[in-house]
Amino acid sequence: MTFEEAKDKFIHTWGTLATQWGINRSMAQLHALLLISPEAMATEDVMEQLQISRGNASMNLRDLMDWGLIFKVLKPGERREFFVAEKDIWKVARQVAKERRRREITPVVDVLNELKAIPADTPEAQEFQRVMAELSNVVGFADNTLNAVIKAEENWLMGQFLKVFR
Amino acid sequence: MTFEEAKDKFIHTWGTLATQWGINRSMAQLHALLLISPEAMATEDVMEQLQISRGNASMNLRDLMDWGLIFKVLKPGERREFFVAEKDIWKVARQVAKERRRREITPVVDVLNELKAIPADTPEAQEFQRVMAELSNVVGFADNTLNAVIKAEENWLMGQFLKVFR
DNA sequence: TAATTCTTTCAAAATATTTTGAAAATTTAG
DNA sequence: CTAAATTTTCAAAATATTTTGAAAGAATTA
Repeated sequence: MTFEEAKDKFIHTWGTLATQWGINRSMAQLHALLLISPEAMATEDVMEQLQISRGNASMNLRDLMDWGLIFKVLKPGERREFFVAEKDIWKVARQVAKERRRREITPVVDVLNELKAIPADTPEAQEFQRVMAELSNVVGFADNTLNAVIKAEENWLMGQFLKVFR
Repeated sequence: MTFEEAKDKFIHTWGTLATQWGINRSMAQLHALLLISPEAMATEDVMEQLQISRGNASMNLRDLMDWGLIFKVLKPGERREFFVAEKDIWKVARQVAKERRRREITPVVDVLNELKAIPADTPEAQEFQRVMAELSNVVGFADNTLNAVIKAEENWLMGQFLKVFR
């Protein structure tokens, strides 16, 4: 496999994968492209490489910035804006974990807490309460796991954890 | 909030949430409904409660069975098929982790291994290799974490892990 | 076996999401 | 300030996904 083929395959794979995760293809492909690019890229560049429209590029580049996965950089003497990806993949993982926690876990926790509080006066309501309580535990676990990733500035403990389950 | 309201809110919330995860609303709502139902339900029942078509119910019930999240049960003297959800939520989490691992992680690992092998003869190719290698690590971590959930028949070690990061 | 009940399938319709592209807005240079 | 370059916005178009419903298929009963 040549380098160009590998590059295409990576970008394509990343894009396909992302859709399973509720992230759109363009955004994932933009991220993949910038991730493996040693140079900052201008909007025109990414438009051409991925064959997407200006509007699409603009919107998704902004979303990637909101996620903290890419940054604008200015080149001296250049008027256009360039973009680089965060290259430390652990930082990327941390960033994604943080965002998903904020967007997905926190709201669920709030709803579950609200729902746990209803009176358990029928068998149905009791079952409901039981499920809500158990779900809280599971969600709590997910939350802790994400936090572990987020907080793991040092890899030591993570390493230990991994060893145990290897 | 009355029990009926709570029930609706739960089913609705679960459905909304699921779409962010690439699971369709009907499937999530069916799961939510069966999860909190103390009784096995027939197709007609879920169709009526969720206001969905027979075809939709049939397909998504099957998908839920494929995921190992619900089961068919036969009631004596009844000709129709009834459905119950797996009620042990940790088992549910385990099952979901297992499926996601199979469907999402394994294919990525394969592609990354393939891509790691290309020759690093240019700066671009070197950067590419570096990213592939780091991604392998992150994916490996995700894989291990999922495995930890899957294998944790006992909660002890999990508890230890959580304590450390609390 | 035939009739009845229930389940599955799948093409078409409905819905939701993503992408485009041109106009508007913004920024920079002269 | 004006003009040119660049970026953003957003309604419409394209695409993808989900849902429907009726027909076909299976299973059960008489």
